Amino acid sequence: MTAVTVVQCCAPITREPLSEPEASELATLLKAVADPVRLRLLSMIGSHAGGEACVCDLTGAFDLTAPTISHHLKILRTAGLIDGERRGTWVYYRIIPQTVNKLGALFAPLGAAAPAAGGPAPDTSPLRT
Amino acid sequence: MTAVTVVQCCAPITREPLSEPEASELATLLKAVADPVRLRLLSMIGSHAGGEACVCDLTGAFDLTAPTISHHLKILRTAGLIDGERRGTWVYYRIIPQTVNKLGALFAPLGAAAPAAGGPAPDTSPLRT
DNA sequence: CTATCATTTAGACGATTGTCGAATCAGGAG
DNA sequence: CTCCTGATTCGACAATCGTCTAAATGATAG
Repeated sequence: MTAVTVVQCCAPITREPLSEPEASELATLLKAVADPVRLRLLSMIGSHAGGEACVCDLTGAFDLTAPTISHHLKILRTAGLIDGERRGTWVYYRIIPQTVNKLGALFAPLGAAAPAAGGPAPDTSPLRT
Repeated sequence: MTAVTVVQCCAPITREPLSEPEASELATLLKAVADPVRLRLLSMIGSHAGGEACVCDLTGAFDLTAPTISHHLKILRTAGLIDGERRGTWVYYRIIPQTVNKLGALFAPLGAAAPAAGGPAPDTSPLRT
């Protein structure tokens, strides 16, 4: 699972018209992040110390039941935005930056140097602890 | 003179946890683009010669009725992603780059310095159809 | 006035979504 | 082994969404 296909999928959206398949694929990815809970989950995981967060830390921040949180995490996982790993009793999630960068490239201004996705990337993980 | 004030709404999503209001506002914006039709509309408008596209050009690219296209355009307009202007018989839409840049900044890699919104754009479009 | 382009409104329909409760799975602790 | 806790899966529910048809409205050209 979590097939990280680093495709050159996304020129900026203002560069050329998207084909139907491209648009459908990107819409699926965007639907995954177009939710307040999932957006917060993503940012909580991505900004957590060590680059990963335990589910037990996430659930407390919401007024939602555990199954609901699991549901949102699964959607993020299926979209290829996060990846989970079980260590002992707890499950830890971490961001898959390639997928997030796809979105960044899609909405990047035309003049941007697009530092990610197959280009002459100067640095992929600026913060690694 | 492109004296543009950069809308500094969003630190990258991996920088710090989003607050609930921030997440809700961004989710609303993301929902507007999380649809294949609207994604294609946005890219068709943004990549069209002159920076704007007539509705009459857009409708032909879809197997949808005119009210449905109008509906999607309205959602994009309400989200602040596009702006429409009537000239004679036809209505022309153009992208509002500040809003698109918000999304670009949200998913930008941490090391990337967001370039000025619409800054290096030399266009001042020659208004062609 | 008539014709055309685009939007709006209203209602309707199936599909998708977000949430919950209950059941289930996966590992420690005793 | 049996319990307990963390996390997921399953089944159901109301709410929202995308699309259509049909009709009405506004704006403009001829």
